[in-house]
Parts: sequence; C-alpha cells; structure tokens
Amino acid sequence: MLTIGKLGQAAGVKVPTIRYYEQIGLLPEAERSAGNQRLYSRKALDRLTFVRHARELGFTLDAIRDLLSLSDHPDQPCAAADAIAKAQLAEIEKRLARLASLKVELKRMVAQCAGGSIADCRVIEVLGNHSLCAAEHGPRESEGDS
Amino acid sequence: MLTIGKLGQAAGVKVPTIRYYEQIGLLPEAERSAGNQRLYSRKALDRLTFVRHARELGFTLDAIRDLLSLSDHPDQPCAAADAIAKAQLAEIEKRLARLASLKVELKRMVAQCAGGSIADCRVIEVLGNHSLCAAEHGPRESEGDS
DNA sequence: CTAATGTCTATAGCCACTGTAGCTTCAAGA
DNA sequence: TCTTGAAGCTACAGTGGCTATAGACATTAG
Ligand SMILES: [Zn+2]
Ligand SMILES: [Zn+2]
Ligand SMILES: [Zn+2]
Ligand SMILES: [Zn+2]
Repeated sequence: MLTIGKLGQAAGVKVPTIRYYEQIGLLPEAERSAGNQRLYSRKALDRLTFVRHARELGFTLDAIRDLLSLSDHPDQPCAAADAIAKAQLAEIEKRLARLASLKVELKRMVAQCAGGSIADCRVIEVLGNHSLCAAEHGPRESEGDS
Repeated sequence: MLTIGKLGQAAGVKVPTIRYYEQIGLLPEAERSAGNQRLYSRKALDRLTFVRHARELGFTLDAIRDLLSLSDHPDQPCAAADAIAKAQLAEIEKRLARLASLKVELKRMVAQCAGGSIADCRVIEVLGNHSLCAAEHGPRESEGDS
C-alpha cells in the first residue's frame, strides 16, 4: 500500500491533483489508514498512470472517465474506446491546423516589421486590421490544453 | 456613438465579453447615456477590434494590455511590441510541436487497434503504458487557447 | 521525545469568458 | 399616449483542470 505522496511520485501526478481526481469522482475513494490517511493499491497506481498518460495525450477528464469505465469491462467490444480516441485525434488535428495558420500570420507579422517606431510597426498595424492577414484564422473556439 | 450591442456586432465580440474587458481594465470605462447605458466612439470600436484580432491570434489578455498601451505611444520604438509578437510566435511553435507529436501517437494508437474486445484494444493498452508510445510527448504544460 | 516531514480538510484563485436572475431603459407600433 | 418587446443594467455563479493557502493532525527519523 502506498501513501498519497508515494503514489504521486510513482505516477508523476501531484498530490493535490490526486485528491482533486477523487473529489470529482474520476478516481474511487481511497481506503484510509487508522489515522485517516489515504492508502493506495498497485491497481490504483495503474489507474492513475492511465489517467496521467491520457491527460498527456490531451484527453479531457470526461473522456478519461469514459475510457476508465470501458477498461473496467474487458469483454465488451472496443468500438466506444476507439471512437473516443478518434474524436481526440480529430480534435488535435483541428487545433493543429489552426495553430499552423496562426504561426504563418505571426511569422509574416514579425518578419515584415522593419523595427522603427510604433507608428510604423507592422505588428501593431496588422493586429488592428485583419485584412492585412494573408489568410483566415477563424475565431478561437476553446483551445484546450497543450 | 454606438450602444454596446452595436459595438459587439461591429467588432464580432459578445456583449458580456465587452463588459468583462471593461471590468478587468482592458478597455477604459465607457461613457454613459442619460439612462446609464454604455456609449462607444469609433475609436473604441478600433480598440475592441484590435483586441479581438489579437485574441484570435492567441495573445493573452495581459499581452494585449501591453500591446494596447504601446499602440497609444506611437513615437516610441516598436521593439517591445515585436518582442511580444516573437514570444507569441515561439509559444505557438512550441504548442504546434507538441500537438504534432500527440497526433502521431494518437494515429498510431487508432491504427493499431484491430477492433476486438476491450481486453485486446490497443487504444486502452497504450493509454495504460507509455512505453508503447513511439516517442516522447512531454507533460502538458498549460496548453492555452486554440 | 522532539522535530521535521507528510497528510488532512476546506477554501480561494487562475484564465478568459459564459450564463443566470431580476431589474431598468429604450424604440417602434397601435 | 400607451404598450410591448428587445436591449441594457448589476451582481453573481459556473466552466476546466488544476494549484495554492491556512491551520490542524499523523507519521517517522534521530
Ligand atoms: Zn515593429
Ligand atoms: Zn487576421
Ligand atoms: Zn480498440
Ligand atoms: Zn505516451
């Protein structure tokens, strides 16, 4: 059995984050020691490691909740899990495309500035006038993490 | 003079967002009509349009605050503005690199799944075990918007 | 035994909004 | 002129995914 600190170290997750996950019901309530401290099994470590990895891959906690409950039913078909992963891939590709177009605009902006006074600064000018942009870079639609 | 609704339409910004920007001091306090409603000049529209465009390009409100105050001093050199834009470009490039590596992993994951039961699902398996990943995809370090 | 570290709960804060409730004001039509 | 409906007002709560703080209790090493 691991204390919360050891668990956090082992999984690479900060202690308050683990308590937060428990609080929102992503992780089950931990067993407690005689002195009311949380104790975790090896299985709990696997679960938290799964959560961490999925977070690193950009899945939302809601998606992870679903993935966890799917992984608790190994005999079910995996179509639902695959669908979640495909949706995540699509989301990442969407963000990627948007960031790529932002990068183009920002690069152009920075490159075009000759470095005089603010009055002549291309950065300030372009920010004030989207029609100076080379292409579209739609409204930011919740850009999520990483 | 424009009402807040007209201003929002003209700039493509929602009304509550405008009030929020005023509240946090990003926009100056608006003049008021006899009946206490906000009234905006053409200059205010320019300012809000600038803010919107900068947000679309991913600048934080703090960065925009600085950019706005720079653009209020047209005789100063533009190095500070350029530095902010370059930092933003660097940030975007960092996110882009990370998203690109996430995309690779997710694609691999999805492609490798043969579609049987959860017990054999590659998606679930890889999520539980990062060593099955082809490359690194560091810890998510605050991924900001869009 | 004591001191240092770890853990406990509860609460507030972060960013950039968005939504709600319960009012007041305004513009247009009858 | 009266009425209706849209638009505006303030103040506050909620979003996601944590992170930080305060003040009390538990555990462990020396
Ligand atoms: Zn410049
Ligand atoms: Zn633009
Ligand atoms: Zn599968
Ligand atoms: Zn991995």
